[in-house]
Amino acid sequence: MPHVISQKHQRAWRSFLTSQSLTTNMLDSRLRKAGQISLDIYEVLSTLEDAEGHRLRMSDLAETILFSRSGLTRMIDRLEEVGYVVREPSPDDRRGWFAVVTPEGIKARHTACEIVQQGLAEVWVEALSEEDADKISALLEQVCGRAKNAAK
Amino acid sequence: MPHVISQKHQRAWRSFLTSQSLTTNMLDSRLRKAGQISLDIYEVLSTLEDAEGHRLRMSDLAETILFSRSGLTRMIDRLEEVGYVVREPSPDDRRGWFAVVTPEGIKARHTACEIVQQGLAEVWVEALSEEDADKISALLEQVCGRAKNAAK
DNA sequence: GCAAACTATTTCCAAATACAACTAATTTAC
DNA sequence: GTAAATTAGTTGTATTTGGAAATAGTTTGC
Repeated sequence: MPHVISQKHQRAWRSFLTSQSLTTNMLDSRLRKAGQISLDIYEVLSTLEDAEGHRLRMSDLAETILFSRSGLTRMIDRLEEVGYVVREPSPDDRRGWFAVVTPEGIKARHTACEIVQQGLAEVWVEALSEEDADKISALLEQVCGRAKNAAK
Repeated sequence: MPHVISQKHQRAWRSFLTSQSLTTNMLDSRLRKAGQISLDIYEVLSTLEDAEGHRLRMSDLAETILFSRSGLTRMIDRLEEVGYVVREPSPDDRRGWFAVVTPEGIKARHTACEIVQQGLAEVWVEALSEEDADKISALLEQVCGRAKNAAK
């Protein structure tokens, strides 16, 4: 058995996977119990809300939230049905569409935000100092860069 | 908009989600391209391999890898079909079953291990020193504890 | 010792997923 | 200027999923 990576790195990877699942499951189940949007939808709406003009091209949105394109198509279908998002054609490129958050979408995200932030505060903020958070961000952004390259 | 958690913590959470997805997608797609087991299966087989007697009760396994029970039932069905796992009844409790890795399962995991460790080495080991890894493990294990409690 | 409450696992069902094939528009090359 | 290659997005299909109901076995209370 080749030990390319150290025990310490193995352990870090494991705690990373586990803490991620536990945290997102917790957030998701609280949202569900409160009858609110799922965490996935929360991500979509937040991303759109942060974007210039509250809109993003389908492919850019998919890339940002790391969704498959077909997955995003159908996610946006569902969000359009409930009125949280609308599609608008791109003026530049007639193949392209923007997904745009509506005011209802913003409101729904905003309501859910309380639960999400509360949950993160309990689990994350208590465990990590500001400096820890800062350091981890820097490290993990490195990891992101490497992972993107490694993906070819 | 309530700012329960700081910008730094927000950023840490975001980089955390992103680095996780990018890394697991990378590992999974390399495994797929090499015609090997998926990362999920890798987790199952590793967990069983590490366990006493290469076996674990269905519910314990589900809890360890954070799978739903129905999901695990079907995962083990599939693994049994390809001969990587067998089910054995619990001698103590006639409701209970053990999932047991077979030698073929161990071999398949072992082969995949090269790709997984190689991928992690590129992305993870390069970005994190041993001390970083150590520190992160400690912090994230705290997060795990808190998330378990917070889940109720 | 037996009914009620509980636990382990599976099955049912309705969603959600990913990949590949498809349609339509744009860019490139000559 | 047009055929070939590329890109944006959607649809088709087969697989996977998670929750709730169902099944079978165990423990508790009296």
